[in-house]
Amino acid sequence: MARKAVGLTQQQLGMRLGMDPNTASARMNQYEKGKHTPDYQTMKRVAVELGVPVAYFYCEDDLLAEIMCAVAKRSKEEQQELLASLTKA
Amino acid sequence: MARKAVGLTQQQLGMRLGMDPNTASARMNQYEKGKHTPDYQTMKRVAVELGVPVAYFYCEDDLLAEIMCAVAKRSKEEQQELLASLTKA
DNA sequence: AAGTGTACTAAGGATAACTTAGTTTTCAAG
DNA sequence: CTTGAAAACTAAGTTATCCTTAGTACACTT
Repeated sequence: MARKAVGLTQQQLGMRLGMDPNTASARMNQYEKGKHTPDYQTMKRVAVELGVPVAYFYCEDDLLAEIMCAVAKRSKEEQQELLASLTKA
Repeated sequence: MARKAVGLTQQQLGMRLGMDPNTASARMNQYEKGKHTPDYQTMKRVAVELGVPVAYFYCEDDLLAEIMCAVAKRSKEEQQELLASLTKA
C-alpha cells in the first residue's frame, strides 16, 4: 500500500534502495509476499523512500500503523502535547 | 537497559522467549551486542515479555516511541477517535 | 584467592536470504 | 476477444547469516 501510494513498481523501489536492477524485482516481491525478510538497514531505506516511519512496517495492527504515520507528520511540539494528553488521563 | 529494568539475565530472558536453556545465553548476548539480528517472531516475543508494542524497538526517535506505547495502551475506540482527530485538521 | 553467576566470543553446522532464470498475471491498445 | 508488454511473482541453487557448541573472560562475594 505504501509503495503504490508513491507510484513505484517493486523493481523501481528496489533500485532506489540501491539494489542491482537484475535482482530488485525478485527481492522486493519476496519481501512484499512475506517469502523472505529484509535486514533492518534495507527496511530503513524503504521507510525513507516511501515517507513513513520505519516502525510503520512493524506495527501489529493497521490502526496503530495509521496513527503512527499521522503522528509522525506532526511537529515535535504537537507530538509533545499529544504525549502529555495521553499520559495524563 | 529494558532487560535489566525487569531484572532478568540474558539467559533468563532468552528462556522466557522459548529458547533452549543451553543456547539462550549466547543468542541473547549476540543480539544485545549487535553481533546478530533476531528474526521478527523472536522480536515480538521480546516485546510481549517487556510489555511494549513490537514497533517500539524500531522507532527512530524516543518521542514517537513513547507516544506509541501510550497509544497502544488505549482502547480501539479511543484509537479510532485519535486517528480521526489527527487526519482531520 | 577461589568459587559462582553472568557476560561474552570463535567456529562450524544449520538456516534463511539473494541471485538466476524464468512463468504467470495484469491491463491497455488494436 | 487477442495481443503485447509491463508488472508481479516463483522455484531452485548459491551465498550469506544465524544458531549451536564449547568454552573463555569478567564481576562480585566469601
